[in-house]
Amino acid sequence: MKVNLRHIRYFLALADELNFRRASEFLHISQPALTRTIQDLEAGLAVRLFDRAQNFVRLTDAGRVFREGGRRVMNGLEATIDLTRRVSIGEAGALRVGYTDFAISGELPELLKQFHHKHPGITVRPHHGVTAVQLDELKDDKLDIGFVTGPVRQAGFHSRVVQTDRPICIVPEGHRLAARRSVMLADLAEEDFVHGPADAWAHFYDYLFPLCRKAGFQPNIVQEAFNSVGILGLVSCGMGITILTESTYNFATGGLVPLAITDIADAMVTEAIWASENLRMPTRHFVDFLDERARPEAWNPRT
Amino acid sequence: MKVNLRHIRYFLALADELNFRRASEFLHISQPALTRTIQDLEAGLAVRLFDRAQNFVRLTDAGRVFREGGRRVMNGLEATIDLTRRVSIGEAGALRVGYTDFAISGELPELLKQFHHKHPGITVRPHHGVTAVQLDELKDDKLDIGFVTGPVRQAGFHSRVVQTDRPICIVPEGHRLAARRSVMLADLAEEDFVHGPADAWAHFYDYLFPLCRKAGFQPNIVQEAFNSVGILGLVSCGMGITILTESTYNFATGGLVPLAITDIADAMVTEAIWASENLRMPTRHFVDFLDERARPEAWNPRT
DNA sequence: CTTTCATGATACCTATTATGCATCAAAAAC
DNA sequence: GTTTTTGATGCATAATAGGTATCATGAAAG
Repeated sequence: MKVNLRHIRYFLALADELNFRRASEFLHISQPALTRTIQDLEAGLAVRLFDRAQNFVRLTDAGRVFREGGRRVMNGLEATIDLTRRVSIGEAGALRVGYTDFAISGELPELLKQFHHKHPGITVRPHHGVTAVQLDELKDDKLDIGFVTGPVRQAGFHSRVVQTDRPICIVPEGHRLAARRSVMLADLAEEDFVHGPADAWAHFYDYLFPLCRKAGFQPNIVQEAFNSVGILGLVSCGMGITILTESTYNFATGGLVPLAITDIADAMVTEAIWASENLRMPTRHFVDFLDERARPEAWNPRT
Repeated sequence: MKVNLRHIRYFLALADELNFRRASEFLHISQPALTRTIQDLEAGLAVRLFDRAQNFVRLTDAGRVFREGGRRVMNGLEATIDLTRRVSIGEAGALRVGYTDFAISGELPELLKQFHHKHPGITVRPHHGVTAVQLDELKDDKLDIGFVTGPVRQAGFHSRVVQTDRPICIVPEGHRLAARRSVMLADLAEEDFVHGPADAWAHFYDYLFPLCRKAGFQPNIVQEAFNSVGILGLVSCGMGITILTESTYNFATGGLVPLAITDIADAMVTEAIWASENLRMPTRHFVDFLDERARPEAWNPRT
């Protein structure tokens, strides 16, 4: 005879009550059914679990050990079922997120923070990788969501733009260009520039500096600040001008004037991308999260 | 529908094989039975555990979680059943052993060491206590075996003598008394004594010193050694004589002469004692162990 | 392109197992 | 003594698990 969860459930009830009738009522079965189940269990284990008489029922030493173990088994199973259910509806699980340098220095940290707040049961596992590598990993189901520099127009992927980084020029109020709405790159050739942190912003400057060279100049860096807020601060007190991205300008306070740069056509786009088929639940939740997040705030329209 | 160990067993087999027919063969059931059991399980959990097609079967994310949990449950149950069985036959468990100061400074440590060697699964839990307290604890089933100073002649207890401590006088070879077989206490009134460690041997000296007083003297302590071997060493190099117990004399090397003391009638007896009814398995094993130990070595006859 | 083979699912019947009811024997309560 | 309460047992029934035959589908072989 094989031991069953039924045996354990009944045993635990009896071990708590130490009375067949009361335990059987608790279990909503008849007393004889309980008696025989306990007999079956004891026979199956070849172990006497209860000392019983008409007068009293009490656990043997072995019974006490089995009670502890039985409780652990039942609790473990309950926890397992619960976790399994949560994973199946995507309330728990892991989301493997790839990111480029550019993504991680942009919106991604905040995005992941918000996602974690909405789905605290989902563990985000970040993996660094350049765009091409991430696409391969997505195809091989080694990654759920990639944050890559786009736009990617490749079959088998869906994506949402999460960050469009159009460069703008920022000058202090009172600057000679401050009255204009827009400039061309060549207009900035003689200006002093405030520079962002070279390492974290490498992607941006790799993109920007060739454009400047094409416009015929090399930016004259006079100050370097630790982050975008620092850059904007230096600009606002007249140390120079800067070229940053739209999204970075969101952090700006007063005293600054943004100018479009008319001869830079392409924005730098960072998009969340995923393989179209067999979406895992955490991935679905992430996509839904992105869409919900986009809608009310008019953040970025869908691709 | 309720989840059963059967469901888990079948699930784990299928999770290993990822093929219904092979898994069903492994389980010695038909393939349709397995199919339906998995369906029942998935319905019971309201969770899809396998992605399946005619072509392949593979675990879902939730299935992977359930596999881990299911394995834990099965292993836990197996371990529990095993431990329960071992406890029921007394191969595992705990033995609550009481001891007096006198017992612990005598044979008890060696005895427990040998018992542990014979029954490594039984954990010995030592509790210090004087004889009267131990007897109460035995009655209240707070203790399995007591090591008490006997003889106890009380209904409801069984016992075995494990240690008879008859005091003997030990003198160095060449001493004025060395030619004799026995002495009386009064013969030792003028001797220099080597003394044992006062704390550990308190029981012994509480017993001996009144006898000396009755014989008309107070022993003249000239040296104190750390343990019995030390005492015997000091005696053998002529520092004095000593009164020890027979069992302690077993440690003696050469150069020493033991003398019976004719006017001390009562030996100090230490006995293992237990309540006669409802012996727990570890207690039985300990009693058997004592009896086996007594027989071949003619150590101490039964009470 | 058709045939064959292997897969998992379904229908239907049987064997096994669990349960309830009625009842028993023993001890405690009255 | 009688009644009540305890756990155990016998027997019939209901629920569950299992087996056989068969289907539908897709892949491989011809």
